[in-house]
Amino acid sequence: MRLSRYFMPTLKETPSEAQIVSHRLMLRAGMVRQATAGIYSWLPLGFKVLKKIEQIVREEQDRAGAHELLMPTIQPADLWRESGRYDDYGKEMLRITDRHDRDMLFGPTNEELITDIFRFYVKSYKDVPQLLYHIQWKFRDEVRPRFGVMRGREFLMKDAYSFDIDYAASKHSYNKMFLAYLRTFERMGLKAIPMRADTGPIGGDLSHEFIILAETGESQVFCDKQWMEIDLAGDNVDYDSDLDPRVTELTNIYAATDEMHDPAACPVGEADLITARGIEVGHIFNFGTKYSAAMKAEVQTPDSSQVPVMMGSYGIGVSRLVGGIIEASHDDAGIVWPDQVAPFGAAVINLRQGDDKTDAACEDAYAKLKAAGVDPLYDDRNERAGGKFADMDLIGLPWQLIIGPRGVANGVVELKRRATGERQELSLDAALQQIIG
RNA sequence: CGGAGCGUAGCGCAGCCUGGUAGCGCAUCUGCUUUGGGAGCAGAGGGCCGCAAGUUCGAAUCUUGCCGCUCCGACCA
Repeated sequence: MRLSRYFMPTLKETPSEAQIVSHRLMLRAGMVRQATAGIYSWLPLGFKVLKKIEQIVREEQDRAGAHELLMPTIQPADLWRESGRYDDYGKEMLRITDRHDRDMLFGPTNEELITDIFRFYVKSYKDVPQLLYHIQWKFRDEVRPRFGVMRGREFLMKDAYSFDIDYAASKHSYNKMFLAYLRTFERMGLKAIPMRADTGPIGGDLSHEFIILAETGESQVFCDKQWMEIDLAGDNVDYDSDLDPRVTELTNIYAATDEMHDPAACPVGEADLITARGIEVGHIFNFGTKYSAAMKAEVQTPDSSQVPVMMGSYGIGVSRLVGGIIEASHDDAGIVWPDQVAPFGAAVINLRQGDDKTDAACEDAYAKLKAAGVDPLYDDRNERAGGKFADMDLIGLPWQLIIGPRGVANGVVELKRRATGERQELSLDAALQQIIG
């Protein structure tokens, strides 16, 4: 992409409404624009990151054997009356009336809809397990939306739902999601720690929150310092194998949210206990028959009896992750995107737009990066070097290929790694080699 | 939902106390000079001073109501 033709309205100054660093940087980098409290438009740069995160989530869900579908944002109230949540959900649910005076709502989550889909089609134990997910906008009319996309009212969430014949099978589905989540967050360059969590209004007895540690996190969390050293990268899961040993191994390392942490009963000594702030980026629940019983989602067993299916639900805050990743990865100059979610793979910075030789060298580099599939952003604006450096540091692409007349005369370019600030002067080919890896 | 604060140009702000026809920096546009870490000079455009009512000869400024946004706390992907 040529920056001169792109829509990337960066700001030099921070709008006053933004308090936390991710919100400030997202506004300054021109990633989002607030429409009203807790509701955002995603501008091209932000949208690209959102889509990258979404894609990683999708790939890992698919790998775990979940099937993607898409449910609507607007739902009929009747389904929620069946489950009993129409009244329970309270003011957080945005209620709408259509022209025929029918009660509708903007979905805050999708247990009811998915259960309705499941029960309509699935009647036999032979047709479970099922693991279905979608990535769709949700609306929760938060009392106090804040922190930009970290706590918006409208947000993009991946929510998966499992349907199993008995507890053992549903635990296996739970384990799949547990390990899939670790892989998912690891791929985004995040350390997300699964913590024992309260099941809250969704119900059930087995639940973990996946939390990334950040100073601006909303909740207090506690974990064994082992979590800091543990490497989850190597987890190449065979989802059809028995997952319990690995999950047990991990859940035995202490980690709990504030509500679940009892200092008196904590097995970890004070010296080994990390107390920190955390951001919840995922939450998984095994809640048994709460919805299937209420909504009669039953299957027939081999002995011809009818049993409600055991269910679980599994959420990842996709839009929240955009902010979460920035919270976890930034410096004074701006965002430092992990390679996997960066909106562009590399920047080409032309230090002297209009200088024939420099322009030619930049075009050459740009074409080669494009051909290599790097998806480069070429800063071909007629701006001064300082402004270009500042903007590129702000938007935090992993690599900056800096090309100016001085280097061109010597046959070298400068390659800067955003994360470390390390710079090298080398030939274009050598630089391309490093970027392409 | 309890407590607090703020609405003046795209962004950051001053002016308000003590009423007199709206200002600064950045950004934008034009021209010239510049060009390796947010340039200089000269000129220009851009405002129902959140909305409404009131007080007053006169309201950004005082009063009241409303709306919006933000922050702290209790609750949530």
